[in-house]
Amino acid sequence: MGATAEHDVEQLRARLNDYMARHGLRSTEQRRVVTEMFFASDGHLSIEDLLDQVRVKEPRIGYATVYRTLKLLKECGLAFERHFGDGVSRYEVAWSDEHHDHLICVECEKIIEFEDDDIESLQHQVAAKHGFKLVRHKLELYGICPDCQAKQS
Amino acid sequence: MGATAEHDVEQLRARLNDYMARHGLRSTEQRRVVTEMFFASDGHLSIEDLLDQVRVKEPRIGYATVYRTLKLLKECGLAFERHFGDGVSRYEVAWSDEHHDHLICVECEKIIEFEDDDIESLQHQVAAKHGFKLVRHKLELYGICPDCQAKQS
DNA sequence: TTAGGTGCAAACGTTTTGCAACTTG
DNA sequence: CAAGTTGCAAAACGTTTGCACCTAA
Repeated sequence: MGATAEHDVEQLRARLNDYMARHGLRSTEQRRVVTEMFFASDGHLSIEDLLDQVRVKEPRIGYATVYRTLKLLKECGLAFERHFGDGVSRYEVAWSDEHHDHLICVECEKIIEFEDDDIESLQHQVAAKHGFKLVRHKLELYGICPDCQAKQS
Repeated sequence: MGATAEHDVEQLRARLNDYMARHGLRSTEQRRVVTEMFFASDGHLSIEDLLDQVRVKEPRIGYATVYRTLKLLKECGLAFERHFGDGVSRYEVAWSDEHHDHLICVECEKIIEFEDDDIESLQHQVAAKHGFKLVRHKLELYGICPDCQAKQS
């Protein structure tokens, strides 16, 4: 699931620039490095993961900047924040054509992404039944992956 | 959705006592107050919510005790820990006959519980397709509730 | 009597913030 | 030049832990 090949990074840049222009925010070297690294990532990065990557290219970047940049990306809808059991926030790119969910192995922490249109449409039905206008959803399935099942028996 | 009426609190007490007996743990006044308050609650309580309630009856209880008691309840499967956007852990009673999910209003933070067997069975299908043995799941739908939609227009 | 529990306060790890120096437009 | 941004270190936040005292069994 390499993130770059199929997806339109250019569109993300455009959306970001648009948001920054409308809010009088500036395009700095640091922001560019952080966002580009993030857009090119495979998802589920913690702040530390991203900081490590970013510092290879630009060692002087502080972690407050990474926090602040990801907060910005969250605000303009280009990043999702996720919390899987441990105390760390993880981030992934909000590709506009993607609504995937997660299947997580409780033994080895492996994360698989999936998409299921039938589940999505049922979610909309449930929301509608309660009069809600659905904005987003979060679905996580926790289980034991084939590898770990094999190890157990 | 009052929690007490339909549910079997006695069964929870039994399960807890059994677990404590098997592990050589003791039934203290504090533990009893905290667990009873928790079992009688409506769910989605933070530690602070629960501490506030508990201190009405027993003002000398420290919050470490509440943390420790909820950790115990988690361990014996009587409480679920949940994380909705804010940084706080929330807990709810793990009634043995209940598998509900959450519909959350992004405006007013209202939380509605629902159950949908069709979604559940699709979840099992998805897990099976990837060879996973499903252990549990988490589904949260975020949207705008009828009240807040009315206020907006 | 003794293993386990409690309350306090200090420690912890993650995230946020105040501030002086620095960039961007 | 004004307003936004940065890096640092300190603060804040929710949570966990060490310890001396207490209590259930």
